[in-house]
Amino acid sequence: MNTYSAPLPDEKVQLLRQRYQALFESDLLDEIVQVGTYRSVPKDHIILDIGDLIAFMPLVLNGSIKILREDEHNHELLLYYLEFGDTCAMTLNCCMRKAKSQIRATTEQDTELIMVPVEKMEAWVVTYPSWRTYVFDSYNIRLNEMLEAIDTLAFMNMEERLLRYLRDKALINQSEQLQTTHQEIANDLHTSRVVVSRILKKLEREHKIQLHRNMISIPELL
Amino acid sequence: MNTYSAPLPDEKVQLLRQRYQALFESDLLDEIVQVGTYRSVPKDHIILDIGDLIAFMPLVLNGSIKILREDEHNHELLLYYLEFGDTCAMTLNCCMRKAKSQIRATTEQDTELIMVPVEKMEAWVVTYPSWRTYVFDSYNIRLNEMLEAIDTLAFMNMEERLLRYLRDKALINQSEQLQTTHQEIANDLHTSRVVVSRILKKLEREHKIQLHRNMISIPELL
DNA sequence: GTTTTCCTGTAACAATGGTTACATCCTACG
DNA sequence: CGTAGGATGTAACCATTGTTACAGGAAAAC
Repeated sequence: MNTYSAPLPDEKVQLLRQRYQALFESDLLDEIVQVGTYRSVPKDHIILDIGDLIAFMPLVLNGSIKILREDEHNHELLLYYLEFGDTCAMTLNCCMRKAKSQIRATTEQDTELIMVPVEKMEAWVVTYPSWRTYVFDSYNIRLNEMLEAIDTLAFMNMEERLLRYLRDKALINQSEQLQTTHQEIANDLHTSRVVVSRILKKLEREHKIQLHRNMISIPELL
Repeated sequence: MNTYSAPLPDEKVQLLRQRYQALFESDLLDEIVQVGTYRSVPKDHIILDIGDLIAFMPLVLNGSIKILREDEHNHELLLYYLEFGDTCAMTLNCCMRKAKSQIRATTEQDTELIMVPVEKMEAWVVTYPSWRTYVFDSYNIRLNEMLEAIDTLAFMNMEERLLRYLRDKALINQSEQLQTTHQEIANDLHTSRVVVSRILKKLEREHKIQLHRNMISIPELL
């Protein structure tokens, strides 16, 4: 699977209609089909990087996306995930004011997107009540997720943050077997590999998780 | 000065028009005058608490407001300030879905507000382009401020956080003499008084600030 | 004026998390 | 099979932040 972008092929139109008919009125779906393009991105690729100008807002069809923040020394921090039904409020952000992206978006899994040109966004807010609701809901959900990220950083210690991370990752990947390394976890949590290994080992001794090479199993946590 | 709420008195209509005529078209200002109520809140009062249901969104005329998050053990964390021209995106949040407030809002200074019933918000987004711009800009500014709060927590140490806090507080109060105690600072930064005193003393030894009882002077920082 | 309360300074110590260093082990690839 | 590179385990140590305790001083209350 390679990164791929094109006008909407018929089978993806079907997929869009099927997944979004509950959210959007059919006139709006028709418009999205008219102006949207299809994009397919394999796991672990960057969709949007810090500093990029944004011309499209994404609607997620399949897969999931990690939204990351980065400091001046290229250390990352996971903010939240996007999945089916979500769009990126930070994208909304940039669209409206032609600003640059403040965040990085990478694929957590193979992911299919519909890209909508940003000019449509504001127009549709006036025209389509369902789009208005969707945009406002997206902002609200994202604000709440940012609040959760802040709670996590301000009020929780590393063990609690790690447990929450494992749970979230299991939910987004719909599996209690997490394919990842200690180093990747350390990057997402903005800490060091040694710290992650130390805490993971403690959790294993407490029978909360099982550790394997490139995989962590968390049956007890869900 | 006591907390006070009433239909818009004439002189406050003048104030509203003067302060917001650059942002809103005059038809919209007329509507705000029709449906808005005036509220005056003295320094250090709670305007909105966690769990409150929200019926109004505030437009700030004068003064400034602190937005705080709280953990399960009543420890606070300052998220950002609101001042003239701002409204509360977390309020927008709650309005739209009749949810409860996730944050606490307290006055940093004596503050005057116009309260707009939340039902108007969505209607005006369709009717008034200037309101639409204002609402989206508010969301975007708030999202960026949440991002900054996250950066601060994830990437900065306590000394840097404290310096930034002092600067922000001086700017919002338009004074390099900050009327506050070490304990209040500790509450806003979610740390302990001893830690704040220790770092403040260090900054004073480095001639970056001067310490007094109930007051900190920061001429060098602005 | 005296008492009480609040604010600040500081020492000593604990706890958490970050760093360095190194050993071991697994797997991919010649 | 043998080696190289990546992943993990662990010890020892350091730095930062949080906690407890207490003393002295200023302001407010009486």
